[in-house]
Amino acid sequence: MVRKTKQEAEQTRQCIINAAREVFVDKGVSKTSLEEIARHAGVTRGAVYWHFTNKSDLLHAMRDQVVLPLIDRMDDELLLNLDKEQNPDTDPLTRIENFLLCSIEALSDHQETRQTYEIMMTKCEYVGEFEKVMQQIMSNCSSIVDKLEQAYAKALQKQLIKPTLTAAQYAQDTHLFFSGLLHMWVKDTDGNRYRNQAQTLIHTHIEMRRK
Amino acid sequence: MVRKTKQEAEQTRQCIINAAREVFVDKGVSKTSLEEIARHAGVTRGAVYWHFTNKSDLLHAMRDQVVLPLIDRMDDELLLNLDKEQNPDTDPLTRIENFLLCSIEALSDHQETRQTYEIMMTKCEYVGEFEKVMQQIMSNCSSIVDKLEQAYAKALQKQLIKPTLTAAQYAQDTHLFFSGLLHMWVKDTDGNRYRNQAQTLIHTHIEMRRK
DNA sequence: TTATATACAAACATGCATGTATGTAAATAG
DNA sequence: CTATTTACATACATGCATGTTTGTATATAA
Repeated sequence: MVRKTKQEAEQTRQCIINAAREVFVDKGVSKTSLEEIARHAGVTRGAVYWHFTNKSDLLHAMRDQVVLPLIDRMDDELLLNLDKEQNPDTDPLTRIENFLLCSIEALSDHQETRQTYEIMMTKCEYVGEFEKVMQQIMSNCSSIVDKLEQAYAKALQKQLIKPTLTAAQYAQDTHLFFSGLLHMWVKDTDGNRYRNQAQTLIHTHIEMRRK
Repeated sequence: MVRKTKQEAEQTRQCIINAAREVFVDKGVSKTSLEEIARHAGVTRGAVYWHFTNKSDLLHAMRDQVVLPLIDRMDDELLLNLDKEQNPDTDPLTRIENFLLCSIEALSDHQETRQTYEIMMTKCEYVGEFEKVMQQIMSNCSSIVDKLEQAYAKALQKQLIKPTLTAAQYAQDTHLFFSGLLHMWVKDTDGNRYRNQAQTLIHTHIEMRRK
């Protein structure tokens, strides 16, 4: 019918991704048809197949929109200015705490992020070609642990925490704590058990480490 | 053909569950047909539909076989004899550590348990009627936290840990740590990053708490 | 011993999701 | 200004998974 301009096309592409996210979140990935996504986006399957090769491709695009920017921000929050000793608020433990808080904040503030995480954690199956994504997740985890370790090394150096354990050990423990928190936060759709007290839990976790 | 005795019938039922587990684990729940499960079990879909109303019912049965016994054992390991002061090995922190170790051990030692966890955590979608399962999971988590809290209360009482935090706070943090560890352990199919050092991670987590 | 319920196998009916192929009007390149 | 590509909508072909129904031989109850 009406041939769209490039901008408009990009707009419908984004529209399809948004529609997919909302349908995925309440029907699950495997039980939603592309027809349903298209209808919810106000287009036909033709448009979906034009912009994406299949459902899996669409899912990847959805994930990338949320995960890729997050990885970029990670360095800034955790490591940037880490060695500028002159900065007064350079307390590495506080920096770690802020990193964790910001990540949770991203979930509460941005519906897009929250829904995507919910889909990735409870509404899709990591199988076949999609198993590669889990390798990526594991890889991201490694880099988070690395950065936490650097921050904890500073904390050790400043004698903020007990020297009987290594920075790597603190980092691993914090990462596992945070990983668990993320899963619980996402699953706690009522918000009663974890979402409301996430900040407190994070603060306690860090406080537990201080000498 | 050959009408089976009750025992034989129960045997084929179990056989179907086992077959389902193995097919689920490498194709995911939604992409495996009941036909495939039946074939893998050496029966036809007739048998499957005789023993289970549908795929979801089969999945529930699979889960119950692993989760229900685990919940039973939980009390024994964490709480039993908790108030028998005369028992020499009643160190509550060690008891908590053992509880965590035993849970991980169940995963490494029993393929059935391991596969079921893998399916539940990365190869199925919590959607529609199956969303109730997540409520159950959250509920189980609550009871784990409760029991951890009781153990930590004893630890506080015995002055094994810093009194600046409450038993509930220690319990929540340990639970989140363990929850994260479980997820990582299951996803770490190569075994390099988490499976091999799970014991160490647990020990460190507990050690971090000791005064 | 006979009647009935059991434990399946086999056949049937249906629908829905996927992928591809074709049509088309307008945007854009030259 | 024309040719070609773009951005879809529409139509078509196909298959596969599901649920149900029917058939049947045997275990079991009475």
